[in-house]
Amino acid sequence: MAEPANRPDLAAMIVPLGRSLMAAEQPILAAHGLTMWAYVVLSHLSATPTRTQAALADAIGADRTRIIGVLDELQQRGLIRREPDPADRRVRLLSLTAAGRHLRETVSAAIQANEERLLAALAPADRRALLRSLRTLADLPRERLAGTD
Amino acid sequence: MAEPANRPDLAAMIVPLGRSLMAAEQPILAAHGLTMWAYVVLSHLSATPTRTQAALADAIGADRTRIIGVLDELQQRGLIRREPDPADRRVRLLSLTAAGRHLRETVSAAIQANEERLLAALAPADRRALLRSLRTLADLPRERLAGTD
DNA sequence: TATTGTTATACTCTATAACTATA
DNA sequence: TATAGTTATAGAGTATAACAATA
Repeated sequence: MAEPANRPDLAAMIVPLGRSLMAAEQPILAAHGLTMWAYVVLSHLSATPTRTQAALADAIGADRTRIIGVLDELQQRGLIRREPDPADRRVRLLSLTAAGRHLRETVSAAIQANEERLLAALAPADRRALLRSLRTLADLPRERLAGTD
Repeated sequence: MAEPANRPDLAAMIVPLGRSLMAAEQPILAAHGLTMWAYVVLSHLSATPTRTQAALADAIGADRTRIIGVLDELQQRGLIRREPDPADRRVRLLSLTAAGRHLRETVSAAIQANEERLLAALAPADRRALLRSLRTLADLPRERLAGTD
């Protein structure tokens, strides 16, 4: 049996921290006319070329009906391309434009600069361990997190 | 100038992780007839005696009108006490009953047992560093997180 | 007049259901 | 018939405004 872990729940530390980080991003995003979802979309397309809108929605944890307005605006602003796939005209191939890639890099740099300010509160070794650990946990398959395995 | 930090945004790792952790808590909470907010209230009252409902709401990041229904049910189930302060009859003094304290401990143990399963994916040193770092970041004053200082 | 708690209302976000077009 | 995308609608969650009691 595990000894009684005398610590706050992991979720109780992580969820409010996530909320605060999101709140800290808000002004940066607003300065570039982006909503949080728009930024998430840009980031995901930047990292992972995605074929269908449904796959994109699933990957970023959004409902597929909800990203449509987001994509509409990103396309209208020339930040993404959304072209019918010649091989299957039902699907819209999604990709970043040069402008979209550039904007995403600019915003990401600003966001990470703010985050660096916070990470400065940690000892360098802890900071590295934190990022490494978060990556490990974030990469766990969802079933493992949910405990359904 | 800081070198380009080649990492995902902190928020992009933490927020989905928090969502997953919350989802993992859901069945445990439901098994004990608790909503997330109810559990948050029990946990906070367990750790920090709180005088007014407004202070409680503020501390847990909820709107003060929103916890009323939560408190109603917790009180009705005999998990918390909510007594008018004799010194100022506007305020309701909040405290856990023995039953409330016990339930909170039971649920917390179950939640942390699941979390231990996840933390097992980390090297022991990383695990310690993660918890230490999260605590440090979670304890930062909100203004520092928000970058308004 | 200001504050605690409460209720009623409006708003935002999100998910569900129904539709169009392709396959 | 099944799937990608879309639109319209309904639902949950949240915040705002107005109120009663007390200070």
